Amino acid sequence: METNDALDALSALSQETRLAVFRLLVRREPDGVAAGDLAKAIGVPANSMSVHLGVLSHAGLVTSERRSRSVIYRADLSRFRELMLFMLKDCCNGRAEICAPLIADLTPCCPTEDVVHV
Amino acid sequence: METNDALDALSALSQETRLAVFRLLVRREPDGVAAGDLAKAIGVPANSMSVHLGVLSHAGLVTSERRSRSVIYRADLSRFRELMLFMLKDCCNGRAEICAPLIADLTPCCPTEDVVHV
DNA sequence: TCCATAATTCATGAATAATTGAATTATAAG
DNA sequence: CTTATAATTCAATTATTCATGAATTATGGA
Repeated sequence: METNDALDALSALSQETRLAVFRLLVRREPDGVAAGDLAKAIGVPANSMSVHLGVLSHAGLVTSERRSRSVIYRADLSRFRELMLFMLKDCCNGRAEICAPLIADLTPCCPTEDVVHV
Repeated sequence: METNDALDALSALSQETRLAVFRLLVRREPDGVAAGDLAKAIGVPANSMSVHLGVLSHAGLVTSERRSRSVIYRADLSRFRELMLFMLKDCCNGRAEICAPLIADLTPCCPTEDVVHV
């Protein structure tokens, strides 16, 4: 991920409505949510929601797919992971004071097959 | 970390100059960098830099300390870690598709004492 | 075809953020 | 005390973003 991509993604997520939308979509993976349902759930007009979804989409954080009259939006988890890695990359180049505690905090909730506590 | 704190932090980091400043400060931990040196390094006027540093400071991402005529700025790594955890928290509540690959990507560069590969 | 639903685009105004010259504050040296 | 350096604050302008009523596009059913 390039710096400009990260800036676009951070900018997209730094707005109240869009952060709420993205967090909702993460929770609704992998089904996704229709644009109109998002507007109702968050409580904003449909046209406003459409603009916000366009910003998230342009930043690569969500994907969309037309399904009959609705357009289903989904969080792009791999893109989100790329953003997190971009943000953490600097600190990992040579020092562990951020990443080590972060891993320690994350590991209990997401056990993986190749990592184990001793 | 509350949603509003996360929004402030994301908003602070979603601007080109401020993201560059923060990344530089992360690399310069724990020494920190004087405000004037940051302005020169990034290539913006001192008063502009001062405003940007104020935004980062208000978001809790940097701390400052006067040292003679200079003011030394430092990245607040624990605050940054809180932001990363906030962003990752939703996905970890019940699913691992983001966190597990993220941990897998981070662990090789930041080995910790209580986690080991098997 | 005609109508209803879902979503987006357009146009406008309001609010917010960014930039920068000038002035101000804080510190240290002569 | 005066001067120089470092940083911030102020003020004014410019640029960007946000919100929303109205219009437009796309789809499916009667």
